[in-house]
Amino acid sequence: MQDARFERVTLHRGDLRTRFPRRFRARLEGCRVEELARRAKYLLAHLSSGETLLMHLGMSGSFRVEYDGNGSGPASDAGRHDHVVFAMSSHATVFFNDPRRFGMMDVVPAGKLEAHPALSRLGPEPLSAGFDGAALAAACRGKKVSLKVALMDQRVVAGLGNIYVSEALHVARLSPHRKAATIATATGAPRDAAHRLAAAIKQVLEEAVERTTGEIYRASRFRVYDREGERCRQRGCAGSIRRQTQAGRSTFYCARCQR
DNA sequence: ATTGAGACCTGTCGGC
DNA sequence: TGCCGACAGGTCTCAA
Repeated sequence: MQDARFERVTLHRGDLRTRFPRRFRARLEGCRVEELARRAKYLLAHLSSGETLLMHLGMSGSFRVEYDGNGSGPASDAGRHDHVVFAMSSHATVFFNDPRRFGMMDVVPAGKLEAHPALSRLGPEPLSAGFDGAALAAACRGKKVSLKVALMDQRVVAGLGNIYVSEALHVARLSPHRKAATIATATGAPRDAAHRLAAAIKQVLEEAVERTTGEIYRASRFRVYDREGERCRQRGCAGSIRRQTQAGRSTFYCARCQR
């Protein structure tokens, strides 16, 4: 998609989680994609017009790219749940498929990106240098919610979802039920737990990126996620993985090694 | 302001 | 096989 132009944009329905912005097609067609980027769970395509195409996959969204050798049309017809089709000047056709329609797309004018409601309140990027135990402790200071719920809050740290919150808490050996505020001291200084947790978040995300970009794809082997009843994999721990609901979402953890 | 509950959608899976 | 409820990796809104 990068460096190619949008030649033809086709919408197969008018809404995902939100409605498409007005003049969606017109604002994309003819524009070149200058750069692809990401912020939290949002994908950004910076356009030659100065606007930015903002996209979110929701829970069930995906892109599929098909190539067409002679440029005479889309590689195939849009299938079920292919809500948006981008025909690119590179002869690639990009299909946005989203059965559940929890995804979203918007086009944001130049200079308005940081102020966009989806982005304006996001916390730090977990893989950035600015995110560390001190930053995490500061964000959790005074929070009465559990650590699990705090890490799901995109204002605390941006881009963690239900799976990697459970994974990170397991690596850090911290209970998901523990109050978020307990990883900071009364003065706000980080405790050891805050450093461990920040490092664990970076570790599980880096591993996840490696798994998905690398050639070696093993059937998803999470430490705790979706492993209810199975053995804990922490070295020397004889516990088994439990599942509990927190704020309406499943949390997986080992009650033995996570405190 | 913070927090928990419910809503938004459709698909899949396990149990009967 | 068919039906039904539970559940799914996210975010928003609303009420307490």
